[in-house]
Amino acid sequence: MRNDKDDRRSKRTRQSLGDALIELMLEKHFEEITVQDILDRANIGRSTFYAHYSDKESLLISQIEQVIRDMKAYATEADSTHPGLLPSLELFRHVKEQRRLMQAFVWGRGAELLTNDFQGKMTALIEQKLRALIPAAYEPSVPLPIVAKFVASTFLLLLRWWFDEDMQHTPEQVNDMFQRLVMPTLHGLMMSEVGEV
Amino acid sequence: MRNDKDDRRSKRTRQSLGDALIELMLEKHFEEITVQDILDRANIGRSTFYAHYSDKESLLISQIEQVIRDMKAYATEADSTHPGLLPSLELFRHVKEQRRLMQAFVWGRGAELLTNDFQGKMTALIEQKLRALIPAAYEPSVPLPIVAKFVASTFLLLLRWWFDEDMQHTPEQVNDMFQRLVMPTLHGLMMSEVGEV
DNA sequence: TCCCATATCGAACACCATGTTCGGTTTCTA
DNA sequence: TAGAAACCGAACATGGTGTTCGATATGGGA
Repeated sequence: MRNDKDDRRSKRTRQSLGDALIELMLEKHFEEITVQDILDRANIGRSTFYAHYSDKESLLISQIEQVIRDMKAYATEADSTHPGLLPSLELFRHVKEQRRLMQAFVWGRGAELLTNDFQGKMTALIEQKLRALIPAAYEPSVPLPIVAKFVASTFLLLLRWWFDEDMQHTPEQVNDMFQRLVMPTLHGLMMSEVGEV
Repeated sequence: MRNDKDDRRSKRTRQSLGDALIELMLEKHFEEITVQDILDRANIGRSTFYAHYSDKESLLISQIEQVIRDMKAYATEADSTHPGLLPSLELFRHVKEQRRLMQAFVWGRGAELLTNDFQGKMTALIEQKLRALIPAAYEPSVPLPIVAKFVASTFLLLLRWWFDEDMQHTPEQVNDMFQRLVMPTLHGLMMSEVGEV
């Protein structure tokens, strides 16, 4: 708990634990993963684990935050070359690259805890983008937070389906579906051009 | 486990356990509800619980199935007077009536287990309706199962938000948002009239 | 109404995961 | 190279789980 140091040992430990958790989440549900499982997989001592994280959930959250940080960075980077609501195609590509990781979290036996946490963070990100984009005088026939939830849940829904199908489809195809599902509604709501999402 | 009898005692026991679980789910997360909590609330003996259900999850599932049965019955009944994809307004009204129950499941500390199970059953119901409704020659630019997931997840998203807001809005208002979110996309996909959803 | 099958009770039990403690060992870094 | 800090791992207390079993209560058929 006090190991916030840059000490190589600490970093190595946290890395091992995170990797182990992700491996395990591709094998079984989060709830049925035991701290001991993680320790065995990571070759880390019991007390060391509790020196870094208060429990399983804590470790999971730290991993989610990592993934979100990555996506956010990726999204804002892609943004500069390709402004819009959400550089969705780039995101779908990113997901394909980070397959294992994303799979563990969004799809895997990945815990429903994260369906909330992850989806929540995703929603916040989208709402923020929406706000920056809406016409000054937007008459909210549907409140903005709902629209954000709507977009985020559709995005994640497609992601899960994509994984279900073993990612046989290309990012372009998935992105195309995303656009088809989300754009008519957005156009309808905004009653103005919002460009490509 | 063998008490599938119509014996009054069995029914009373199951009823009590179900009620207790729902009460508790309005107070805390499913994961942190203990079998003992349920027993105390329901005034049922420990061994009796295990005579009916193999575990907490099993009890939860049986309750979900009950709710789904109700919604299905309600939906198909409303259907006869008001055909369409989904008698969504009627459903939102039904939800408002069954407030406590629905709240426990869809919103409550209601467990994420059910976000999967419940949403899955809901999706199946919608997909079935969609199939009966689509034009014979429907060119699926987006596969039907995805469309069903899309509709179901939007429906549940609105339900959760409604509960978050203490149900201050009317079923009509919520239904209006639902229509605004879902209809443009459906029309776009079907490229034909599907009537009111 | 009576009788018996069966449901319920509840205490006791074995089991297992959790999170803590602590003395000893290893590893980093200054 | 020395000392601070991280790691190890065995041992422990705690608390929830699911089972067992003999005793008691209750419902339904005759």
